[in-house]
Amino acid sequence: MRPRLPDTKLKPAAAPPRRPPPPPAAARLLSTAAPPSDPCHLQQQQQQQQLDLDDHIARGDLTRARHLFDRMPDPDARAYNSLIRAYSWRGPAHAAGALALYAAMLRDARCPPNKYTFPFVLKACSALQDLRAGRAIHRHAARAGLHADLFVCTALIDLYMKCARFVPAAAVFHAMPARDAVAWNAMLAGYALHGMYHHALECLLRMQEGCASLRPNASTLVALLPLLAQQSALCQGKSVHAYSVRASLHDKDGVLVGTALLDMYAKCGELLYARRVFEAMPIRNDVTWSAIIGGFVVCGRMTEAFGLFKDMLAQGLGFLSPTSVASALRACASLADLHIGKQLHVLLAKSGLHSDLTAGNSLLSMYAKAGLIDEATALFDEMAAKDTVSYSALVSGYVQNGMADAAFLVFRKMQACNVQPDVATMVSLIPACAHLAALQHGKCSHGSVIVRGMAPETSICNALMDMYAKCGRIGLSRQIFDVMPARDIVSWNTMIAGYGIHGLGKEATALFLDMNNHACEPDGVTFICLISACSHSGLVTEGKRWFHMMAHKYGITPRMEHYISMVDLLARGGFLDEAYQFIQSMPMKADVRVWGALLAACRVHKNIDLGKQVARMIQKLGPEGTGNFVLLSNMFSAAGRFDEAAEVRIIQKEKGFKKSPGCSWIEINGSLHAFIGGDRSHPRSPEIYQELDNILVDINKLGYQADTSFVLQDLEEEEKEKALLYHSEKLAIAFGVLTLSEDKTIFVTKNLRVCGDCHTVIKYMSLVRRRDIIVRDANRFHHFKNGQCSCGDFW
DNA sequence: CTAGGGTTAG
Repeated sequence: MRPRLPDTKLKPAAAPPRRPPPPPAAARLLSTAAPPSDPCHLQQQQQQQQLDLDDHIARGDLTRARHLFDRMPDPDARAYNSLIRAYSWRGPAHAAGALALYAAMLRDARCPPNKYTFPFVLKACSALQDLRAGRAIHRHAARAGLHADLFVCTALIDLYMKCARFVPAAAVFHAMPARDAVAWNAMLAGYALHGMYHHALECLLRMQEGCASLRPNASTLVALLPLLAQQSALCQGKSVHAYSVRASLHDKDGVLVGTALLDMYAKCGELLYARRVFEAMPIRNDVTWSAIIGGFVVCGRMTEAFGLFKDMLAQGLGFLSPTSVASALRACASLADLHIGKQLHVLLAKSGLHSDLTAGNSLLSMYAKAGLIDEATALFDEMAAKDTVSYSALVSGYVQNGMADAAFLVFRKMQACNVQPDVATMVSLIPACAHLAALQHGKCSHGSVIVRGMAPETSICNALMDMYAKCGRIGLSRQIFDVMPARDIVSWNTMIAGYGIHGLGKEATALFLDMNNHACEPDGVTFICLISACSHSGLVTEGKRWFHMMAHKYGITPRMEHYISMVDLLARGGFLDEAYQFIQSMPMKADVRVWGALLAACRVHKNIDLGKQVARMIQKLGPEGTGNFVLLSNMFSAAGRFDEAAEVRIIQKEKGFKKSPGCSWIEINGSLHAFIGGDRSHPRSPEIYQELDNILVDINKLGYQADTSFVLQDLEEEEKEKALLYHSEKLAIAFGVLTLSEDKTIFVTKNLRVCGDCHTVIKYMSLVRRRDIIVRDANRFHHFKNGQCSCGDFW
């Protein structure tokens, strides 16, 4: 019986033309003078062809090699093996060719595969992660009496390991009559590939035990070091370094070991050592440069990373690779340095690397993070090849730029194009649901994540917790938090922040204390979440206490963001002067955002005098961003200085800052209904406005009076009341009152902060219409019930 | 040996 042909995932290449291969007459005439029937001559010719074949392969010219091979009248096993070997080393694209050639070899009864064939076809299977083909080849090898061959077994271990079949790999390994360092390395590298630190370490120790003790070689270290880097196992990394020096391993494979070492140091945060290893390397390649540049970027040392990138370019373009550009682009993205980013774009185009997928994805992400979402979209459309990463980058780009609805469209397009979403895609998409407070979409995404088996992933759980919290289901957030298999610092921070926006300061504090019991160290973000949770609950004294604890007990130096939270805490709590004093005492110059927090509170507490002072500060610093223009203009309006208010708005317009219109939306049966102030585009507008008018009549009876200080424009008093009455949040709530049955909570989301008048009106609405109303604004949750709001006066 | 997309804060 003929052996079964191995399966290949890719379409096998056509088998080379076999006997009788009528050699083209012209070719024969050119290549030979003697008659072809001379056996001696044939042998010579074959030898020459084999030499030529090896020569092409040595020069890496596989096309020529294949061409020559196809013309060989009578290829022997050696010729097959040479080409199979060459294919098997060239990555997945050529691995399919190797398997096809092997299949042809099986059909060619005159030269059966031998012990030089099997290891290389197995290597090709490993590149393709084709277990079925691998098992078939294993059977062929066993039939050829090679089941215990060192090379066959090692290749088989490599294949099983790559496919995460640890038990069969170990079985082959233990059945081997003898094991050399390469076999041990295959086991160790397999464990390292899957991040199995303890298994890999045990391999390392065991190989050095017993009478057949083997010393780790350069390959061992090169497999081991990335694992140590991932674990931030600096001490072990250092001993590996020492060992490599003692064993003179740095001489033979200086580039590989050196690069792995410097990468390990960089990932452990030891840039000084990384740099020293780098400087000491006599030979560097493109990977070395990528590793050192990437190391500085990962540690946040962007300027030095750019410096290294320039050093690299100073040596010519020989070391330039998509990888190093990707790291540099990441630095641009995090610094929002569009200038350098564009230069890198040009550099990529000039060096012909712009069609590289990695480089394209980095560019796309850089533009999206810089806020140039149109550029990013254009780039995406132009990309010849797109993968999961490209789609995910665009999804998160839209979310980051506040276009959550567009993110869903990209996601749908991705599915239509049969590109499979992975963990990162879903982690990008779920915040879109959170942003829209689209609970139905969120639940759908949750379901999809469960179906795809991603539900236990920490980052997925974190995103889901945040989504449920922002959709008003803090209980569901806590459920996920309680059952998730592993929690990281983001999980704790997300949960604390979730309690914060719900005004549950006590719960946030309790969770923070619990964190210490779980041996989880709080970070800078934890305290921002905690202090803002206190701020939303009016726990001013506690917030102040945490701020001091942060520096003195936890050794975290306050950043600008912490000062913003503190000013918000003090000012929102009514301690405006103390907040002002606090800003004065800051060790650094206060940011516009710090003053903005104070200004917002001045507005809430209607402290015009201080507000004017703060407004002057903000004007001096330059308002930077729409929010402060709006606050500034509001301040002047509230003080009755409408000319100045108008002036601010004109400057805002001139500078190109668009105020995003106040927009509120409500999800009914999975569809979102959005409203802007005075909006009459909704089909049920007449009913909605009628309902609002009715409500106004009812609440006026209860003593409500419009607080027209929240109207920005210079209007007649009655007009002002109208402008207030039709604020977007009121429209959305009225629509909710009309469409939802009385037992349902009305959940409305607003992109800006709820104004003071709306806050009062909604309290009354909850009373006269006997409804539970939740409004999520840009800041927090407001739960209105029986004429009260959960936030009391702290909104 | 390196590298692209992702979750928390105001």
